[in-house]
Amino acid sequence: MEPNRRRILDLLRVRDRTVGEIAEHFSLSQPAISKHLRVLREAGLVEVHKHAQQHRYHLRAEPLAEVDHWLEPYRQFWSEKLDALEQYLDEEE
Amino acid sequence: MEPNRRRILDLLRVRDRTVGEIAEHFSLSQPAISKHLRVLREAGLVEVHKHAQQHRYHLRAEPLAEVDHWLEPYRQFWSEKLDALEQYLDEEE
DNA sequence: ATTTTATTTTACCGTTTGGTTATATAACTT
DNA sequence: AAGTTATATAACCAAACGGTAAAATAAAAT
Repeated sequence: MEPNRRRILDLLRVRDRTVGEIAEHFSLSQPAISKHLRVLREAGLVEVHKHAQQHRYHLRAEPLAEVDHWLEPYRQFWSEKLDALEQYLDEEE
Repeated sequence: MEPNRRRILDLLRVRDRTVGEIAEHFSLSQPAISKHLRVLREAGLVEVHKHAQQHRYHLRAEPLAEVDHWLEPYRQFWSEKLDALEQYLDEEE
């Protein structure tokens, strides 16, 4: 995923935020942030609640579960390496 | 990640494969596969071992651990939902 | 030596991406 | 009503992307 978008999600993980609050954390223009938020919205990763002019964005992490599931069978690959290391260290002593 | 690339990794998870073997599973041209393999190679996700003309590709899943770690703090978001569902179901009986 | 097989690289092309500035929209403030 | 504030959309652009077909490379087979 695009790194700026990942950072936006990281911010929303802490708490809901308005567009302006998000934009403060970047050196991008506000419209650039709005564009990223649109992409995230269309991916179902955030939702908006409008209070007057302020649009407050909220994290909806569920779609990430898909990535998590894809990753699932790969996890053994790096845990195998760790196991091998552990075993090696055990044999060392 | 690009879906074809994800599929290539899925194939390599099962066993090492040559370029031709991989290409069989796609309706893309063989050079297209080579290009994807190059991207994966540069990302450290695969490595090649050359036996004569055959280039055999091998999965190196470690860089995926980075994604896995990024995902880590998000997991609670969907497990929270599951917990809420469980609780609801418990109260039902 | 020539041809065949396996793969990569190059040159090209249309589409998508991530950014910008300028403009539009909408609600609050004065 | 006029101005300000918050956000979104439009128009534009260069770079990256994902594909192709054609050419280059390299080893094996004949």
